[in-house]
This record gives sequence, structure tokens and C-alpha cells, in this order.
Amino acid sequence: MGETALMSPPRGRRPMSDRRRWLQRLEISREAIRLFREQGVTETTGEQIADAVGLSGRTLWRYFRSKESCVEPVLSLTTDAFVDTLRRWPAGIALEDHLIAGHHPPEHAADGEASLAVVAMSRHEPALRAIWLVVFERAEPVLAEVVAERLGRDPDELAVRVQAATLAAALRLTTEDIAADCADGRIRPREEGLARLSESVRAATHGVLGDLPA
Amino acid sequence: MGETALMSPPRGRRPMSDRRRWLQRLEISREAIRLFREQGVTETTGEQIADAVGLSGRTLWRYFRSKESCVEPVLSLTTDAFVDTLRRWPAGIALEDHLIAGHHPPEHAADGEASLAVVAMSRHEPALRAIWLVVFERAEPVLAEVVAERLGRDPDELAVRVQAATLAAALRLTTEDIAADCADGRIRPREEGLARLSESVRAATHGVLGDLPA
DNA sequence: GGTATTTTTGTCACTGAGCGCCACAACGGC
DNA sequence: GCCGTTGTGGCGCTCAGTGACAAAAATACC
Repeated sequence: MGETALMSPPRGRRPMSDRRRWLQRLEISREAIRLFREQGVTETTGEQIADAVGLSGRTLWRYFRSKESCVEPVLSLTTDAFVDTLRRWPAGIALEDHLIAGHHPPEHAADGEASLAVVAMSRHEPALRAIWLVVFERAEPVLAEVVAERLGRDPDELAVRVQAATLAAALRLTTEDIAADCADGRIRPREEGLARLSESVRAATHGVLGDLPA
Repeated sequence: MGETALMSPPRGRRPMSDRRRWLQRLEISREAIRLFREQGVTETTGEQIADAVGLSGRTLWRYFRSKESCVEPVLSLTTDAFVDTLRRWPAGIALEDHLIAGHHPPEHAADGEASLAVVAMSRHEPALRAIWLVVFERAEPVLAEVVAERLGRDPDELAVRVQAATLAAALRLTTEDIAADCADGRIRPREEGLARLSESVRAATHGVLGDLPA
């Protein structure tokens, strides 16, 4: 039982155990976030999370080393999905339109909302903030690939990496802004969030990435 | 505990209770980091830290909510000092020269080395990593001011904040690199660290901030 | 089908973090 | 002297997290 967190669902059929474990972690993650949102982090005990998933407390600690890290799978899933959408972004199309056009299964929407809630909570919960920062940091190399491909250059080039870092910074800041607005009652519907994201990408890249079609 | 105060001459007991508390936290921080470096984090108990400073365990938890957060004061001190030096960076001068030219009291050097050690440990200690990320993140607004001032624009502008976040990311990554090299035996003298930092700043800003004199 | 083996889970006991509560000592003002 | 305030230690508690071992379940092998 490796402690390593898997970023995306294992595809293979054979080692079902791996995928099973991934699903179990995801399930725990969803329940944990639900409880965190309902009662707060400190008010939620590990036992409660375990009960909610029908596991014993001991087993929970075999899946996660701390109760805060329970939020990681959902956070990773959402981040990966977003970066993946970004990767498929065709040239000549406005980013916003592409984001809206992507396929969005309803369960992904729920996870996305949960992730935003976690990001919002992370403002006052250092442990959650650390998870969020680390998860998002893992997306940076992928962003570097996206930038490199778009510019037709090498992902190892300094300029490309810098551009990717800038892009990552813009995406993270905007996501946190949206999460904050969302949590503070200023309800932000999905569309507005996407618009803001695409705007910040445009601002961060000065349009270098090929947004702004015709 | 204390009966006869045979310490130094009676110093003014002003309402400086705030500064006193700050000093006490700093002292705890130094001892905690020393113990963490000597025995590792998990092997160090809160009681040991308390003993090292001559406090009871109960009192330690009044100063810090977790034993890992004991590293925060030294880390903040070092980070603040660095950002402050950056703030005083005059236009038209190479960053590296400015960093070297800054005044560096010997006790700051010890704290700086301790901070690097903490950053190095944070690679494998999630709790320490959380502290480090949060401490450094607090520097971002200040960096935004620096960027804004240098560019003659507003600190609230999205482009400025993005630039500052990029700068922060570059500084953080470089610091972590230096810390890792330092901890892994590849001894990195102070000068080389400063050179690397100024290079990463140049790379992150494309020279926008006005490095590269003449 | 069956059994043997490996993996996963649960139970129990334990350490240690961290806090609530109360008592006590040290200050400073009256 | 008597206060109120503040910092501190002691006691006991809850809960995070782990090690050890047993029960159960999945898997492999026949």
C-alpha cells in the first residue's frame, strides 16, 4: 500500500487493487470535505470521517496520514481536469469558449464546487492551504508542456518555464479570488468564474498563447 | 519557577509585553530548530522544546499551536529581512551587488542558515512545508509593492500581482534549490546563493524590474 | 469446486499533541 | 496593605496517529 497520491485514475484493468484504492481515497475525500464544510475542520474528527465512509478509524489512517490531507484527491481530480482541458485548448479559439465547450459530467461539477470550498477554507486553515498549494504546484510542469506546445518551443527553455510559472501564478490567484467571492456570499456562477479565468490567462500571457480569435 | 532574578540588570518593564512575547517566541523557535536538526522533527517532543527554553510544556502550547509552527518566527525573520533588502533595491544596480552590499549582522546569518535547514527539511516534512509555504506567501503582497513601485503602477493591478506572484515563485523555488544543495552536502557558499537568486529574479522578470545595469 | 496465500480491514493499547480549567506567583497601581 | 492583570505550571482530558496482532476478504493455485 503505497502512500503516494495518484494524480489521475489508473486505467489498467489488471491491478484492480490500485484503482480500487484510488476510488476509496476519492470517496473518503468527498465525505471529508462535506463534513469540513458542514462543521468546520477542527470540529470534525477522524472517526467521523471514517464512519461516514463506513470504515474503521484505524483504516482511515492507512489511507491518509492526516485528516487535512483527506481533501487532496478531490483537489487533485479537479486540478487535473482543468489542466487537461487547458491542454486540449485549440489555437484560434477563445479560452472561455473552449472552457465552456468542454464536457462537464455532473459529478465533476460537484467536485469542482467542493474544491472551491476547500480553497476558500484554506484562507484560514494553514493545513488545507498547504495541501492546495502543493496540489497546484504539481500542475506546473504540465502547464509548461502546454505553453511549449503552443509556442512550438522546448518545455525546458527558460522562457517557456517562466511563462508557465506566470500562467500558474495567474491561475492560482484567480482561483483563490473566485473561491473567496464564492464563499463570502457574492455568488459567482460557473460562467463568471470561467470568464475571469480566461481573462487572467490573457493578462498573464499578453495573448502570447493565442487567445483572442479574430 | 523563577525566584531570585539573578539575570541581567533590571530592565524596564514597560507595556512592551508585545516585544517580550516576540522575543520569547524567537528564542523558542531557535531552540526548536536546533532540536529538529539534531534529532529530526518527529523524534522531538514538545516537552523537549519546552525544557530547552526553560518553560513548561503547557506554556509552550500557549506560544505555539503546534510544535512544527515553532519554526515560524525564525523563518519569518529571515524572509522579512530578505524582502526588506529587496525593497531597498535601487534601480540601476545589479541585484546581486545590492544583496551583497546589504548589512548582515552575524546573528542574522545564523538564523538564515537555520532557515535554509528548515526549508531543506520541509522537503520530507509536510508540516514544515506548510509553514514555509505560508510564511513565504505572506511576502507576496510586499513583493507586489516592490513590483508596483518599480513599474510605477498600482499594486492592486492584476498584471502587477501576477508579476509579483511569478517573482515569488521564482524566489521560492530557487531558495528551495539552494537549501537542498546545502543540505545534501554540495556546500553552497553564501555568494553563490545570492548569485543564483539574482539570476532567477532576472529570469522571472525578463529584466523588467531594471536589473542589468549599463 | 476446494484450499493455501496474500492483502485488507478491524480491535486494542499506546504515545504524544494540544487545550480547558484552576491555582499560584509576579508585577503594577491604589 | 489590597487589589486586578498577566504569565505560568499542574492536572486531566480529547483526539490524531501508530504498532501489533487477529479476523476477514480477496486472490492464486490446484
